[in-house]
Amino acid sequence: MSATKTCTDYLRPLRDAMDVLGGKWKIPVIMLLSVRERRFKEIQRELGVAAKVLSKELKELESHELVKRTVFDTVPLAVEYSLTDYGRTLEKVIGEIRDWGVHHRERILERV
Amino acid sequence: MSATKTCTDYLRPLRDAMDVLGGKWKIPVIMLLSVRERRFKEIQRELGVAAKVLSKELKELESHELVKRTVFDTVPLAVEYSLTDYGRTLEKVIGEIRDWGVHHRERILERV
DNA sequence: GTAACCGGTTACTCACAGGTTAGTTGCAAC
DNA sequence: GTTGCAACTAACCTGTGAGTAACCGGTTAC
Repeated sequence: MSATKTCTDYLRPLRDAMDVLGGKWKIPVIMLLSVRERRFKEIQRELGVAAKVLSKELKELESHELVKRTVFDTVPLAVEYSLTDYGRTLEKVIGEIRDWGVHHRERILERV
Repeated sequence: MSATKTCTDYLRPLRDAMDVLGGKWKIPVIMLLSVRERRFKEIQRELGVAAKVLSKELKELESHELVKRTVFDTVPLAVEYSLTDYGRTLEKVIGEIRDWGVHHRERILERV
């Protein structure tokens, strides 16, 4: 942290990232979609999240161009959510978080 | 994601990590402390966080052994917060988040 | 003697994230 | 003809994370 850069400057990218990833379900959703694309109900069932909340989270992810929403004109209509290429750039970040989580869990369990 | 592992199993480490890092100020605090150790008021001023909230966050970080609280028997007494070695294992994760934030900010600005 | 700094704590307030329940449209199965 | 699913939306409710303000004991500076 140089003298010319304030702490605020330094923390801003962190805030930016947290804004995009904020909310209880965004990271889990991205993780699910990084494995393969999914339909609305599928995500809902897997995560146990309320439809309203999931809908909101998906919209936010879409607005940041991390997730793509595709409507299939089938009967009954299907909607599929998938990660965009830009969304895929988050896989590394989320992978790191998850790796740390694995490490952390091991650490806690071995201290019993 | 194998057939024998449920999605819940897969997401658990992510949840573990998010539990530890949850709260508006934990990541910023760790980031500050990763540069160098700081005193209470110092952190408070730099982040603009309420004393009550900072106090709580620091206690939680301490309980997870990420941060060490050292009291100096000086006059007036000083309290210094620093990252533990375990806390340092988070630097990589937070670095990744920040890098992504930098990248994201650039992406947004170039689209104007 | 009084104002200010450090490292907090306590009490009060409040916005809002997230949850619950019900409803909608459009089709298909029983 | 009504029950059910997909993919939501609308209305309402609630817990709590976080902020504000006041205060504490100890200390030093003015």
